[in-house]
Amino acid sequence: MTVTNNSPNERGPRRKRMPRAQRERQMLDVAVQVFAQRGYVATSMDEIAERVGVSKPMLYEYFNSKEGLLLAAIRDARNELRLVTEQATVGATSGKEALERGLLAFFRFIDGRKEAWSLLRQEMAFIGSSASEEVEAIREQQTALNAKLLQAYLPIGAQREAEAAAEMLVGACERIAVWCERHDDITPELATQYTMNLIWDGLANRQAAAESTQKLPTTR
Amino acid sequence: MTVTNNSPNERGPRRKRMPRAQRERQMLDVAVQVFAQRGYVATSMDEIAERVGVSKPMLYEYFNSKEGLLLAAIRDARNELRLVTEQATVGATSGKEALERGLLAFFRFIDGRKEAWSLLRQEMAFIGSSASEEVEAIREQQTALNAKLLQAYLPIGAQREAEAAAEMLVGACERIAVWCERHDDITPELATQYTMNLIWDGLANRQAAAESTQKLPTTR
DNA sequence: CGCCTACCTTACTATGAGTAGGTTACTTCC
DNA sequence: GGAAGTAACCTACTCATAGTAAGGTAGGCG
Repeated sequence: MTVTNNSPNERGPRRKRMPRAQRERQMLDVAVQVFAQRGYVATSMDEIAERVGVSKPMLYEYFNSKEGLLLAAIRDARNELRLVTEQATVGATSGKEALERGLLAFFRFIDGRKEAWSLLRQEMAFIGSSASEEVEAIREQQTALNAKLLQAYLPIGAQREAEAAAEMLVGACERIAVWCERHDDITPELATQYTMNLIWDGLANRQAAAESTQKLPTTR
Repeated sequence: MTVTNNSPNERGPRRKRMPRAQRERQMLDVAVQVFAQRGYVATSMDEIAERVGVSKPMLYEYFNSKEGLLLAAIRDARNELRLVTEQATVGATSGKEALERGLLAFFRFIDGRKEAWSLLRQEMAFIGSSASEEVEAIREQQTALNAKLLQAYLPIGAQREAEAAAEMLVGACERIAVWCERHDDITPELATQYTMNLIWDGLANRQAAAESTQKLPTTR
């Protein structure tokens, strides 16, 4: 199936050599696929090596361990996600709009890049390992961004609370994203709306505002 | 250290036999400890067996697989958590109070039963496995409960949104709980307050409540 | 050309999940 | 008491896979 990279049907094990960076990219791409599909535990390094068209020690040469490979893949995917959401917020004319756009970008990413998302969910595999701090550090880039945005809406000096709110926001999004997978009638737009309803308006005000609001169904 | 269960210092490998239910309990207790401490991946069935004071095939006899054991342990811990939070809400005189009490109970659980909490976080180990649906089913018991509570605060017939809100609530709590671990100055009470501030009041109103410094109010 | 370096391999070890098949203690019923 | 049955338990394996040691090969550069 996967025509790795060799001279296609020619006999002989004539692997093409390639520069480190390129190989690394290749390995990461395959790793994302396999980890996402099978899950961390059920994934074998042998399989990844084979699909890349290279031998196992190469993987270890480049990533040190199975965890290292997963970590690199996660870092990669998270960077991409962060970039996408960050980009989405530029040009917003209000904090609310920035939040809304960020959320929409997030849910669209989830919806469109199922593979990357599935990979990101595997970060819990690191619990109890030395790399778990590293994972949290990667996450923090995202939450720090959000905290800055949210800070404007909290009492001055409520640094801590802004951080907490950012964490909650991220947690809420991740959880609802999982939930969306089981309800395919929920579009990114709808997910965004639900999230805004809760996070922005708050439960106390939802009931009051209940009668009048009913916007953007935007089905596909 | 762990004086497993045998005749304490007596010589000989004279293991005491015990009824299935009792052994099972024992195994689960040890499993919780070890999984929580080492993480799923780094935990070996051999170690658990040894700490229980029993041979490996017994574990498989009772739980079928490593995943099965983790699943049973998680189910156990989640039941306990659900019980605790559920109990906390009885006697509340308003939905708001119920929510508040539930949150506090949750954060106290997290704070007091670190082991169980660490275990619960491992559920992502199931991604890509056949048991992942089972895990979601267990979670659903919790969210269904919350959805019912939240429904009162949403437009009539907004079933879906109530579910979504419940998921978000749970996600937010779980994430902030992780965050709390890295900030030990955050008490359960404070965590509860932060959560209520965001979920109940909503960002829009937090801003109003605090003399905002930043730009545009964006109200309707 | 011949050597050097970076890419790559074959062929191992070690560990840990899961199992086959037998053994021992406790209960039951005569 | 003792035979018979059963539930708890064990030893001793197989097999997959994470990780490693030690060496081979392409291609650039003096």
